[in-house]
Amino acid sequence: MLEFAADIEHTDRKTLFAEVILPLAISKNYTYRVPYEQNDAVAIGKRVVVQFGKSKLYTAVVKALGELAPEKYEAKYIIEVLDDKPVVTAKQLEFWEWLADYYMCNIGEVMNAALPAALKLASETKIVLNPEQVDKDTLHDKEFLIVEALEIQPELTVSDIAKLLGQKTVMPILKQMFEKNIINISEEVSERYKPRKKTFITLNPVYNNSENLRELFPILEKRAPKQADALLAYIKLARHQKNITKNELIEESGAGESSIKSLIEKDILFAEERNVSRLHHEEDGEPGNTFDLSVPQAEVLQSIRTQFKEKDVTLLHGVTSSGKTQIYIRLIEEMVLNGRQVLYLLPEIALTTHIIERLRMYFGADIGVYHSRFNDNERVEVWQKVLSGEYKIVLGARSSVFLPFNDLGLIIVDEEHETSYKQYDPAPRYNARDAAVFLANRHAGKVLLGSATPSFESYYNARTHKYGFVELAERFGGVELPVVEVVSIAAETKQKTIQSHFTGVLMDGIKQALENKEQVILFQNRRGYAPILMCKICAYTPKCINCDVSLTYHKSSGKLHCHYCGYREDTPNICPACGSTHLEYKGFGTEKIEDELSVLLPEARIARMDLDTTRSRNSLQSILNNLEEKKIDILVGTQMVAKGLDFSDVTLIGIINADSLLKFPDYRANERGYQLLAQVSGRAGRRGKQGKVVIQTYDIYHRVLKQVIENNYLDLYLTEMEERRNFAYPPFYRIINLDIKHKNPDVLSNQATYIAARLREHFGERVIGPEPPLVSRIRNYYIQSIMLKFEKDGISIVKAKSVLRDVITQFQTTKLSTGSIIQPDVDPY
DNA sequence: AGCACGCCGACT
DNA sequence: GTCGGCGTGCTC
Repeated sequence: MLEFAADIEHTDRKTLFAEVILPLAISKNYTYRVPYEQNDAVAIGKRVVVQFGKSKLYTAVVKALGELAPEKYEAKYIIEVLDDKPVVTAKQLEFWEWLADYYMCNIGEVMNAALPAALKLASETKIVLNPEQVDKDTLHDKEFLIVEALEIQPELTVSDIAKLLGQKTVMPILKQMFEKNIINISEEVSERYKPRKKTFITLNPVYNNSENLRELFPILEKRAPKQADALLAYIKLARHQKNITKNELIEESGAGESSIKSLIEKDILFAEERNVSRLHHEEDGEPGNTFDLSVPQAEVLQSIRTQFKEKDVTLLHGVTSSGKTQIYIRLIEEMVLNGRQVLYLLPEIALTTHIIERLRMYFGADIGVYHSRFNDNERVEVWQKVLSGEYKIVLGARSSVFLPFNDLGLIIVDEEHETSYKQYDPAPRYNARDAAVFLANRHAGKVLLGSATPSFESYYNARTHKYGFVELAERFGGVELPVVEVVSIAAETKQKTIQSHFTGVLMDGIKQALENKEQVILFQNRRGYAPILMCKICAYTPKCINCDVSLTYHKSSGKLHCHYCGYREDTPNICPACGSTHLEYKGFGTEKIEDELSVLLPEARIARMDLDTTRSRNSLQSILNNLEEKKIDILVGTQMVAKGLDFSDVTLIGIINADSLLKFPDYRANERGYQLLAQVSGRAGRRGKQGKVVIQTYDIYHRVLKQVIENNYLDLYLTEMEERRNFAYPPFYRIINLDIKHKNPDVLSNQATYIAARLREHFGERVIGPEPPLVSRIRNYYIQSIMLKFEKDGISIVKAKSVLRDVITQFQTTKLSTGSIIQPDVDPY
């Protein structure tokens, strides 16, 4: 009735309808009606609270506004407009749409990945006890349990109750209890972002007159000496700093909170609560530190500028330690002077305090940092500062492509080949590098891709002149490239010069380095102690109950770990299959290398760097600090040592077994193997001391090893390209991967075959799979892959995607489809 | 993603 | 008989 009345009163006013994006994996957008009084408040890009479904409330983003009422249904009202100003820009909405289309997911999923969680409040169903006392005797067992739990903890969620009762469907019970007035069910939304507040203290301006102050002191000293102390402390602090917080004052004066409170009550001091930033800010930092580029660097910089005149994307191929960062800094400087924004993308692991400090030295507080170790509130603050234009420069990982830039002049993608730019599991399965190319284009900005070992896609694009190309072949400051030596494990085993996993050559190198007080890095591409535990009698090996992969023994925990899902179990003493006690560890990981090395070299200070030792927030940083401060002689690590060290001063690098690096089960094995070897090797050497790399292998004549020794990336590229052309792989071919998931392997197999058959109707031989050996089990789901290949000049990827979309839609409405999830994944083109 | 509804097998 | 699991469809 009220609504009706409102209608009549405002007939002269427009009725607005808003199309909104909901943060859910649903394929449509929904339209809500704007209450009249909010007509001026709604705008595209603002967040609104809407009810979706029976009771849930969600934060949605307004995508479009219109006056046309939907014909087929009655639109619900928008409950609330959350923002004064849009938090999402028009350019971002365009970007979201492109991502959803390109990576074949829903725009809601993109929104989910893009917005920091604190901006996406959703209601939670809270179960609370009805205040009226209930007669417990009338309750069923389950109802009794719930009531008891609520007496201890007044608020429970639906999933809490499901856990409590040990059953999956609890809604019917809760509904019944609600009808019997035992409980209340409420939907609560709360803003999750809370500004951080601090109390600042200022002196009543009356006392800025020193005479007044002088009069005040004797009175205070006599009656309240503590307060006099506090006041003195304030005056002392005020000499050096503008803003004084209450806590600082308490600390400085040694007076308690009560004395300060009294001073405030006497109007001698004023207290004021202000919002403060959680983000790092240097108090009056000294930006603008200068440096000079070397001649080759300056030439490269000039050449990048020239390329940018014609090309939107330029690839910088620069060997490790060639000083790419300094070139980036110059380019960033120029862009900021033009008043435009810059995004500097780095793989997560490379975002250490070292690189952040280095950039802050040049750019002061204008630089924002955005990565996954930030909590939600910190992310929202970065988001807002990018939106307001306060941050001209953002240094961030993959997800920072989602920040609300206004005018992005340049995106730098450092270590462009890194696979961590690609998000795999939840949709959108995007590659930040490729997304950056689109994003920059929309802002009429440029992209600089930088790498010592570019991905073949980018290299191909550069060689075919789609991208600009600049090379920097010299290391900065006259540092020589390291000497690489390949050592045969087989030969040394025969000669018995090998000790556990260390060849004589490597061992001599290590001892020499220790004698010279130099540091060593040993690289082993596997964490844990041993990847396989096997019964010598019956060959039984413990496997993960979820994933069907062999469990890795970890000595530090004494347990068997699954490296896919994190499942752990106790290490058996006797074989669970045959009861024998002859269990054997097969293979070796970083833990074992560290262990054996400490026996062979008891006096050396050995540390380990892998996922297990860097899990907590600061442990990576502390390992890096110890390395820099020379508290570590030998660092044993996984890929991380190749990627996380930006400044090391190490003279010897040992690769324990190169074979495992060159035998990835996919067509990019050689590319990845080379990249990793080159990256690890690149850490060796410093000014005035040539580094050395020892590669241990069974396969000393492997083509890639030769290419690594000769530092000949072009040769690797050309030979690999030839193979890819023959086997129809990218970049000559485009690929869409389709993963099908199901709990039941037989159903999965049927469905995969069915889908492949449907796809073959359209694409014939271009459809590969489902490949039976590819059935893998992760987190209780079986997965099977189907690959779609397209000749570069054959069917366009747009057509391919539209057909795929059809097949998927059809498949999802077919009876066959029970429970399966389809994940299309588009190769980077 | 939730949530409701309906069907079907495994128990009091 | 009914409880709870699972599949299916819908949400502006």
